[in-house]
Amino acid sequence: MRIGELAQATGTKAETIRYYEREGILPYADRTDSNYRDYSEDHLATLTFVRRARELGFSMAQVRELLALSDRDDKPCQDVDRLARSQIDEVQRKIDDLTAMRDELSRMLAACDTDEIGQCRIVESLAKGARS
Amino acid sequence: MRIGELAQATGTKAETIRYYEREGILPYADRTDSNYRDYSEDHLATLTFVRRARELGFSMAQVRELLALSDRDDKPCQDVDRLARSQIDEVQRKIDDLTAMRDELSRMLAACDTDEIGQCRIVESLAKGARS
DNA sequence: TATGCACCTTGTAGCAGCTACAAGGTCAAG
DNA sequence: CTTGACCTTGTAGCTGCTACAAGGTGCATA
Repeated sequence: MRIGELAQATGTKAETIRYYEREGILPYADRTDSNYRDYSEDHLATLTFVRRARELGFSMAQVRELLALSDRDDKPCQDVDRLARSQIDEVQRKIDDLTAMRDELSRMLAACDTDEIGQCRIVESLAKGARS
Repeated sequence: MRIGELAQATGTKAETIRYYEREGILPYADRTDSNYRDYSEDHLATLTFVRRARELGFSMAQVRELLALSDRDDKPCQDVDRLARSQIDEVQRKIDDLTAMRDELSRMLAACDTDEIGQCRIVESLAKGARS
């Protein structure tokens, strides 16, 4: 699979893919005889993961950590446990926030359908509860 | 409420708050006699919302749109409906991705607890299904 | 009264994470 | 043999902050 195909399949610019390779986010791709990058299904999966994780607000550093959980042949269970445990809380918080947001958006849609005036409380939906 | 308090309450740098004001993300704050910005509970709610939305991977432009849903005294129901509808799909996709991620992280934790070797499939958990 | 800290302004510059474009070259299909 | 996708290196721009500097005001406290 060449860079253009991979770019298309993941909705990523070819230049971004090369950037990820430089940054070590994507493993170095083997080159063909004609020096083209040659991507596998694993590359596709990893890049898809990276893009989605980024869309979900994870930093590059966090993405690196999450990817590190993946090739842990060497790492002891303890480390995996610690890493996973620290991520899971953040993920759950994101889910909760998004759920509140979705519910509020749905409520507004429903109000619109029935021609109710209904105030928009989307700000309030996420504004509650300071978080350290 | 002064900028320092607001910063503390939301975990935002004072300079970022001034930046948001310049950018029109936060409404202009009234100044006290001594020219200090004076923030209300509404500012607090809006800033909290903005910060969380940003953490959830929404761009500044999207945050502006979401905020626009909030003060819609003028806007017709049709517009609100269209805006809300387009956002809700994206929010749901994010929830689904995060849920898959959380479940996979949980699975790994459980495997660790029982000392199973268990491969990490976190990449696979988000990699499935290309999305336009 | 003086020190110190939080705040004000304007301006500049840096970092993260891309994105774009330029220059110069290779490769492969029509 | 041209066209277009790819390769390299390099530079520069955009977004969304974050930092620091210079010069000033407000205000509580020693």
